[in-house]
Amino acid sequence: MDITIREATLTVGEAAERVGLTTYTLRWYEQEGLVAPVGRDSARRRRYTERDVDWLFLLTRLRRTGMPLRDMRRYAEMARQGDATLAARRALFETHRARVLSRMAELEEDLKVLNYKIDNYRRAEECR
Amino acid sequence: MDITIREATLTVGEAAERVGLTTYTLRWYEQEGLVAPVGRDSARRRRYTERDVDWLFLLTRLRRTGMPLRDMRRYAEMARQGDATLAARRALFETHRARVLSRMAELEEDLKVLNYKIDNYRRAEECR
DNA sequence: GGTTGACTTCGCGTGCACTCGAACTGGAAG
DNA sequence: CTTCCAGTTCGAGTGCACGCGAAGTCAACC
Repeated sequence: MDITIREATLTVGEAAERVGLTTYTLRWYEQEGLVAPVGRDSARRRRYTERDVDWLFLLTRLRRTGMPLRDMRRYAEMARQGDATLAARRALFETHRARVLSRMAELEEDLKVLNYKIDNYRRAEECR
Repeated sequence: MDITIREATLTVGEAAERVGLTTYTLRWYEQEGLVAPVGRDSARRRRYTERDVDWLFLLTRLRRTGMPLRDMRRYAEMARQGDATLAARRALFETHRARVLSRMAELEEDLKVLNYKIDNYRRAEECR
């Protein structure tokens, strides 16, 4: 068995590639407190662990669901405070989930409008 | 039967209220070419017809589904050109619908992440 | 006939989320 | 040792979609 514990650390560029953000954004997220200060190597270059990448991935999902950076920062702060904030973090996610669900409902409605318009155009094209 | 053809025209304020946009936005949309120049009354004040309101409503749906104003402008231009652009307009809607559908699929995925996190928090809260 | 209030145009300001340029540094390859 | 590249900090710039204040106009009401 060769279970190496060696933390495969990544550079900004590699981490950015992995999570689909730019290096600019990664540094900026850190500066904005969305990410805890990332470890550095001997040359003060950032080295991202798998845990860092997982965290960043979560951030991209929150972002994609429309969570403002302001809320992501609050969440990050809570996460840094440990288990005492578990309930609060869950509440934040539940609130956010509700928003996502109503967003999805909106999209369903909007989709109906699109379908209706497409049908209309199709008919109008036929009757020319 | 009392089918009145009288066009119930609305002021900016009323139209804004109806479609859920501000008066600022309504004027700005017009300036940006998203809306054909709106009719005016004797005092040069805008008067919105039901057709104008319907159009604005459609714009809000396109907007809400994430269509950039740039595309909405292109669409508005085509609409002003009449039947010759019917097919192009349909194509535009079909492309957009595809985007909306994949956006919805994304949200479904993101929802899974949220649910997973909420479950985890719930478990962590129990095992304290 | 004065006040009120919603309208007009114009252009500058705001918030958000990046995005980039400049000037520099440090390790690795040839 | 030079070249090269990916990294560093800092602050300024960008794109989008509005939001708003100022100064003026106009119809309606008291």
